[in-house]
Formats: sequence, C-alpha cells, structure tokens
Amino acid sequence: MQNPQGLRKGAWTDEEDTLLRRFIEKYGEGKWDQVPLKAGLNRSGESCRLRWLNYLNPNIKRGEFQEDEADLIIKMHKLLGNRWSIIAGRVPGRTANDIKNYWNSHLSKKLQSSSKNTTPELQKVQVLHPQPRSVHSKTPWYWLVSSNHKQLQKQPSEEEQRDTLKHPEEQCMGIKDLISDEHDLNKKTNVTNAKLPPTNFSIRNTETLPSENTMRLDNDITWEDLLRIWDDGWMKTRRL
DNA sequence: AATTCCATCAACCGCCGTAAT
DNA sequence: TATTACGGCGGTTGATGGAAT
Repeated sequence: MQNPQGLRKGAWTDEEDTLLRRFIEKYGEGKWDQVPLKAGLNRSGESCRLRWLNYLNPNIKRGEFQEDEADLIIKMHKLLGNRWSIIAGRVPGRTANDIKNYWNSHLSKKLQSSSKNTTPELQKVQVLHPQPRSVHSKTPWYWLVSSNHKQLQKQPSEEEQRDTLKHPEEQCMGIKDLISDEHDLNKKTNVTNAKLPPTNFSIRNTETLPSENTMRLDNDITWEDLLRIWDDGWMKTRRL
C-alpha cells in the first residue's frame, strides 16, 4: 500500500526493519524527516520514528504486563488521565503505545467492572496540568492538579527558581517530584513510598494569597493519602 | 471444516506546540 | 511578528489470529 506521495504504508517487512535498525545504530535517533532518504526507505519520517520507538528500539520490554506495572499504570492514570507518554516515562521498557493499548484492552474493562462496587465520588478524573511552559513567566514553574474544583499546586523552591532558565522540558517534570527515591523508581512498585518534597510542597486555597492558609506537608505522603485529600474535597479553589 | 466474532496491537491520522526562518 | 517545518502526542483504525459456534 502507498500514500499519495508514493510512500509505503502498512506493516513493515523484515528488510525495512533491518535498514532502519542499521541506520539508527550508525547515526542515532533524530532528524526523522531525513531518515527515509538516508536509510534507503520508502517510508515517511513519522512512520520510521514510530517503528523505532514502538517496536525496534532494543530497550522495549516485551511480554505480558506484570501486576506491579498494571498497578502503577492505574495509579498514574488516576492522577494524569490519558497522558500516555508521561505514564510511559515511569514504566521502564514500556512505550506509550503499549500502555495505551494495554489500558484500552485490559485495564479500562477491569476498572469498569470493579467500579460497580465503588462510590461514584471516587471515580472522578484528576488531570495534572503542567503550567506554564514559558521561561518568561512570573511564576517559573509548578504543577497544577485539578479534580473538578479542587487543586493541588506545587510551589517552586528558591533553588528551582534559580534554575528557571533550564530547558522547558526540565521544568515540566512534576510527576517525577512525586517519586523522590530513584531506588523506588527502579523497583517500579513502590510508588506508595513516594515522598513529596517536605519544604516546598504545599496544598493551599488558591483563592487566597500564596502565603495565607497554606498547609505544609512535612511528612511523607502516600499516593493513597494524596488521592484521599483530593477526593475529600476540603479545598475550594478556582482555575488560575 | 467453515464461518463468525472478538481481542489485541501495530500503524496511521490529525492536531498541537516549538523552533527555525 | 508571521509563517513554515518538524516532532511528538493521543485517538482511532484495521489487519491478524485465536476462540466460539
């Protein structure tokens, strides 16, 4: 099959895989629009990128999802919604596409059947918004988590404010801040041990000034605690 | 054995944000 | 500042294979 530009579409052949693999091994990833020409492939750059990222990359983990992986995906999906690429960033070896497919074919059904036994109040979707991306913004960076009218906001520390001019990607790593121990990340399952930075993380009423009515979290907090706080609904806030 | 149904997952499509010009 | 090109993302499609009839 070909598209109007005469480029091949559909399933990749072994020969095409070999050409792409050799090219990436020699020249590395990136400049995807130039890859087809240089690698001798009659494909779009986007098709090459997807084939590498979702299939050929040797770091991809094959086989069934383990229970701890599923557990992590469910927890992160509750926090982030369908932010598959961010979720994939916390599940080693799994691609966003893998996780999305796994969610749609397994987990969503599993949760649908189990949700019949839970209260509707706990089924609200929470979305994590990175805000803002601009390095010129007055507030350097923070995460905003909203669940209907509830919000959780991460204040930048002094050190983070000094680092404001870092690459924007580095400014938007909020979920990583929730999992502070690299050892836990490697074990994948221990998200329940996740800590919030004790001094610069606050939950507050955003209708007040930042310095007022701010509740400091000086102790470790579990995902369950975090979700309970949002579900309890004791914060009344507005979107910024 | 043939056909239909269903689940899975690789790949495509359209959109959006960012960088380059 | 406006336009264009590119890369990345999430939603969706469609090919495939196994199970059910």
